[in-house]
Amino acid sequence: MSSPSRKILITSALPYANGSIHLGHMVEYIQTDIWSRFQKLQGHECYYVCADDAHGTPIMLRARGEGIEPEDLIARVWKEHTEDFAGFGIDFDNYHSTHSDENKACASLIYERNRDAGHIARRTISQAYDPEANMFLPDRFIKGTCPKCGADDQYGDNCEACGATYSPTELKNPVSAVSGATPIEKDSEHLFFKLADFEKTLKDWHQAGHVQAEMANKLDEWFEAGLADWDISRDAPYFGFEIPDAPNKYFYVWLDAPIGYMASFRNLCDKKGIDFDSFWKADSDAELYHFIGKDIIYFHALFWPAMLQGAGFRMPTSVFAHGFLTVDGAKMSKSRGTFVKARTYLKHLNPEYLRYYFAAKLSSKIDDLDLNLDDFAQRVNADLVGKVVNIASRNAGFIKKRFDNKLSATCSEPELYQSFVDAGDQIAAHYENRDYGRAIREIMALADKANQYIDDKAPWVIAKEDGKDQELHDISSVGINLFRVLMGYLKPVLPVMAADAEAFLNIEPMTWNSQAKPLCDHSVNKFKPLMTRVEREKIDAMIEDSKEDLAAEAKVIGKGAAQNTANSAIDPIADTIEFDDFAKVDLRIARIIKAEHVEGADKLLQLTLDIGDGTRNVFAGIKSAYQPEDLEGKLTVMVANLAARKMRFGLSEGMVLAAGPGGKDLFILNPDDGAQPGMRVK
RNA sequence: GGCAAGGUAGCUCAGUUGGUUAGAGCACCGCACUCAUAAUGCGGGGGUCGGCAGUUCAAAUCUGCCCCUUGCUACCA
Repeated sequence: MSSPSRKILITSALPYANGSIHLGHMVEYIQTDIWSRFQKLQGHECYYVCADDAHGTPIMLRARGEGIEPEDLIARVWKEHTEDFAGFGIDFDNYHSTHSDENKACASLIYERNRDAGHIARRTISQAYDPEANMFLPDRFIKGTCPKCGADDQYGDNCEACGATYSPTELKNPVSAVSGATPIEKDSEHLFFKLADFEKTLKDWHQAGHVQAEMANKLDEWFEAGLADWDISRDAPYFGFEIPDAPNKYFYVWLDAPIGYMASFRNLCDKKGIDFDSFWKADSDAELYHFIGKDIIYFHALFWPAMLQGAGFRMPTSVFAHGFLTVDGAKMSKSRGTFVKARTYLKHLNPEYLRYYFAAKLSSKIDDLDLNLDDFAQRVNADLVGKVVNIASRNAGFIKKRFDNKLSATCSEPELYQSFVDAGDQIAAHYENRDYGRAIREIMALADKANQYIDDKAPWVIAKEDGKDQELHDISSVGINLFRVLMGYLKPVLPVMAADAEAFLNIEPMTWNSQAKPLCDHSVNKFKPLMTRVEREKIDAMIEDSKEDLAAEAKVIGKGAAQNTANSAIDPIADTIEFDDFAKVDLRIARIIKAEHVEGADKLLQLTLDIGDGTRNVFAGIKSAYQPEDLEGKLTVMVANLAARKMRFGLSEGMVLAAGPGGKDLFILNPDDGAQPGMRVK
């Protein structure tokens, strides 16, 4: 596909510098990165920039809580974020911070131009104020009793128990989460961005097809409700930029966040000598795309284009929103271990697995995307290892053993090869439209075709026949060449595997069009496995690890927020299950015939359990509450059909049931008199 | 409550403007093959296309009502 070179600037939403990157974030960065890499392979002048979103009250307070300066906090998080992104192969041209000179300059400029054009208003509003901490309080930092249902410990804007919404002033017994003081009402002058000034501009912009259809529906709703002024100032103390003509007032974090796109690009331009204005001036012929999550459409499809227009800059070419990530069909859950941090994933699994899986399921729609862990392993293994890599693997042997790693001098299947090349236009169109799932489906259909071709030719039969060397050579060479075309198509998704394939094929880095002609009379290198299979055990370990993350984190947070945990002693009842679900769990009465300490283990006791048909070895984390000698002879209940788990100290063949928060407060189950080992609990 | 997106084989998903026995991949079963990371090929079983009614010669596809899931939202950006 040859189209004239385009100038393209791409962004992903700026992650907040208050927390770690998790797999939910990665949907967006992987989606954007694939698009960016694809555009670059097409030969376009393309830049992909991003930054940490580093301002706001939560960051100020977190730094204060840790006893460090906010600058130190955001520097630390910046390092962590960039390492995580690099781990997933997210190839930013620049990763900056909103707390930067460039952003301060851009934010001030955009503000001043809008102000001079009459789009900024000032008026005094009344807000909750913490008289001890001497600061105004965002709704989220006020806690109290829900006025509707009486639930304690609810945020200032809505109740998580009954779903009611209200203003912080309605909250009963309101308390500042910062100091614990009772908030008071206090007046202050705020600055507002007059969004309604841009109603026509925005409507025209939306109608010109700059947003997805689903997004347009949502925006119509907002237009109907009317565009309200946007409060863009916050009073000191606040971690952000002071507003040029308003001492002690700061830009609200959401004002300078999208401007961070511009600032990051400015920073890149200064480093690389790119012409900033040609991308941002009002009549720019460059393309500007923002990839975002559906939760921040309001900012990107209303405020941001309006601010740009008001300041005399160009508006975005498109805003692309995607849905949220679910894991095994449910919202990511910290307790279930499905709230997986990027870092945790990288400790256990190859990032290209996830890149591929997301690509296989992404479309241009705003639908949520489900990471089904079983499907994940099966899909990646079947498609990448079983189909694609297999093509190279099953041909490389012949090429090496029989032909000294040299490909045939001519291509014996020019039509087949050409059909693979011709499919590229359609695949490219799918990438361009962000229909990665369709692109992947077409590529895998080609992989099937390649495997069918090889099966049809049965080179392993020909290899045993005399005088058929040329035929064998031709078949294997075609196989390798088809593999090369496929890897070219997969390169935006699998950059590392593509690079390994390039090394094997002994070729220059592929572009989208560089596979137009087959490799003939060309030496390749020794074939090494390009990808190993996803192992379910590693997925399980990652999930386990994520649970541990949470436990460690809870401890840290617990110090500062002890008061908040007091009334959550009773865990909420879990989701309803069917009887069949319960019946899967085979609970048995077990007699503890032996209990002993485990050398080197802090929390474990090793139990030998008699369950009628024999004994089981189980490690139980109850050392803190029981002495081994107190347990021997006791009856208890165990999960008898739990998959055995290999632990550092041996194999654990089930688990015993216990209740309690931990430490000394752990209580194993004890059946009533008469129960015998081996009886099923039902 | 409002809005949006969904509800198609065990799982993940395709199904264009309504049109022959509803498809793919994975999983499962059988066969073949053994070059290949137990990979590959061929064949097979499996679906009242959320439910009910309607329009039509014909509906997964259009209309209405209902049920369920997810997300956003509820004067907040």
